[in-house]
Amino acid sequence: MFPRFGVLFFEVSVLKELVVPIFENAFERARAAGDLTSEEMPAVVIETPPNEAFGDFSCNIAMTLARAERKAPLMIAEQIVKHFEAPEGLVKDVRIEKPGFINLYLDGDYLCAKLKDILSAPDDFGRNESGAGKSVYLEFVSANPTGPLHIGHGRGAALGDVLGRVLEASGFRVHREYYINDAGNQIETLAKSACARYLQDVKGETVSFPEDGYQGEYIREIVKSAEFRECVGALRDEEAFLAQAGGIAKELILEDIEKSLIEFRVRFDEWFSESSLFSENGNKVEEAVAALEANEKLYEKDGAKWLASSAYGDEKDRVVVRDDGRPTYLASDIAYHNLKYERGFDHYINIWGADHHGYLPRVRAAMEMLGHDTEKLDVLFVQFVSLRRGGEAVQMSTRSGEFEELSAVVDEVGVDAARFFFLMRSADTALEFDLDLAKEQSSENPVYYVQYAHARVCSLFRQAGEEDKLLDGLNEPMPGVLVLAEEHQLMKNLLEWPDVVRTAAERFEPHHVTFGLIALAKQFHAYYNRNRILGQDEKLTHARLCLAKCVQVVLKNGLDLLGVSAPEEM
RNA sequence: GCGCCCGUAGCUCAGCCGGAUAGAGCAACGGACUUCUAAUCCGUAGGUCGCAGGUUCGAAUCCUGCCGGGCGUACCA
Repeated sequence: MFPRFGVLFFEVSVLKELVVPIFENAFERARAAGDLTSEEMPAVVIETPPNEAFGDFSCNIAMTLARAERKAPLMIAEQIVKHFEAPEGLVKDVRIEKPGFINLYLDGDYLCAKLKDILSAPDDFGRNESGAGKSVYLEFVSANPTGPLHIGHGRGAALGDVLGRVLEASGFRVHREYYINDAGNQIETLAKSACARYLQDVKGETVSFPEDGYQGEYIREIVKSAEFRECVGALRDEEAFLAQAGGIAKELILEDIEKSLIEFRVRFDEWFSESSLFSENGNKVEEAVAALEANEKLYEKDGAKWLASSAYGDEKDRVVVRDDGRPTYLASDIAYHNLKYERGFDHYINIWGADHHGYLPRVRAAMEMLGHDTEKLDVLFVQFVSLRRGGEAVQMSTRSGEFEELSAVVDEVGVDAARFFFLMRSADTALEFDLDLAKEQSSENPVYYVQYAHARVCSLFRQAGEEDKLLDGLNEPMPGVLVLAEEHQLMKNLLEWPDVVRTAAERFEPHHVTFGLIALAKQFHAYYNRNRILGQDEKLTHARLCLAKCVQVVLKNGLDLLGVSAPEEM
């Protein structure tokens, strides 16, 4: 039906990308033939129709052209379709539908042959080149080293970690970093808190606890630890004591944080210390302040140095150096981001809790003042997490909340469920984390649902392996056998997997991977229940095993991206 | 007051860089295991997409204004 097309079609990993040039070329030809008069071609948008009856892909180009062409969309559609040429064997049918959609029906045998993309290099399937050659500096978690990670940090950790994996799968080079706020007030507060607990619990003295101190139980444990007592024991001088106590408490807490993260399968390339900004290779904070001063972006008022950020989109100006000469946290952050920019990455992504959103404009303002491209700086704000148990909200108090600790939740529901649940919502939505559901080993639990689909395929192959020849040549799907509508959909969705990964990377939205996996698992479970794979005639069983293999590959790769295990039996 | 996020089925949420009849899971109800794992599947029911305007051939999606919820609004981080 369609003659071989003259222009080379490259092997593209993303199915949709095969389709775009068909429309682009048809548009050009229609224009060359005088059927269309528009100067500029609108961006070709390919979507998946809401209904199978409308085909595999649809394009709205005829409707977007209607105004410029001053013609009815249906007529434009016809003129485009008239000049349609597609790669050999790809398209089975083209139909024009009501308002002006052009719908493509792909050839099942083409899809079947394309499964080779999956089978020939299974580990790489899903990878795409949308970020090839670009680099991302990804900073996440960065919880203050003043206490253990809580569940909100866990969400940020999962989000950042999976975003990193998704970006890497899309060709980006990713640098993962944890910024340690180990300078400033909070360490002093930590020191005072530890000091008070030490005197209370270890020395048995009656002292008052600092008003804004960290009340958590973990401080008591730190203070009792051998490391702490060794480090601090002999000191009499209060100042020296506080300095030592703060330092060792921070170290112990950081060790705990790192341990929790490793247990949670999250790793960093670099742990960047805020205090190193002041001491390594000169004082970077002073340098950044000086640079801003040189640009005349600072002024003095009430003895403090203020950043004139209100002229750069911030609500008001901000203090950078206090009246007593100590820099604020913002000063550190300016220096820190300035250093990031000096490393020359293409994108800088920070993941912050939603409660920090008001902080972004001032950082952005400072970067602009220093001449950096603020377009390259993206901050993802992750909304809060609340816990639910027995159908009721778990009350979380910062004072004595044991439940909200990440490690406690991970211990209770497991790493797989915790990670999966954190990624079942878009970052913008407050997450209600149902502990009972996460623990449940049933179909109601989406983690098990997806993992079970994988285990099912594995079981199928164990069964098939008992017959010698059955597993031979599974990298060569046979055409002409996978003719069911559900097989067509399954093949198409499998082949679209790289597009899911790409979307997640482009939008910085890892949850698309989670939803994609659930959808695929659902599709496979339904297919499996309706159709037998083993024991059919030789060709059919072979083809269906190929298909099952592809399902296995995509589920495995997707779960890998989420950092969730893909069990072979359950 | 101002700023950011959210408001979609009873509940939890997708869809939101405009498209076709608004989806899924759970809960409710009814079915499917001598057959590749029933941790599964099939079916039924369930909706003024917070409200009101505007832009458009076309709006859950974009704009404006309201209402409701969360968060923020430090010389804390």
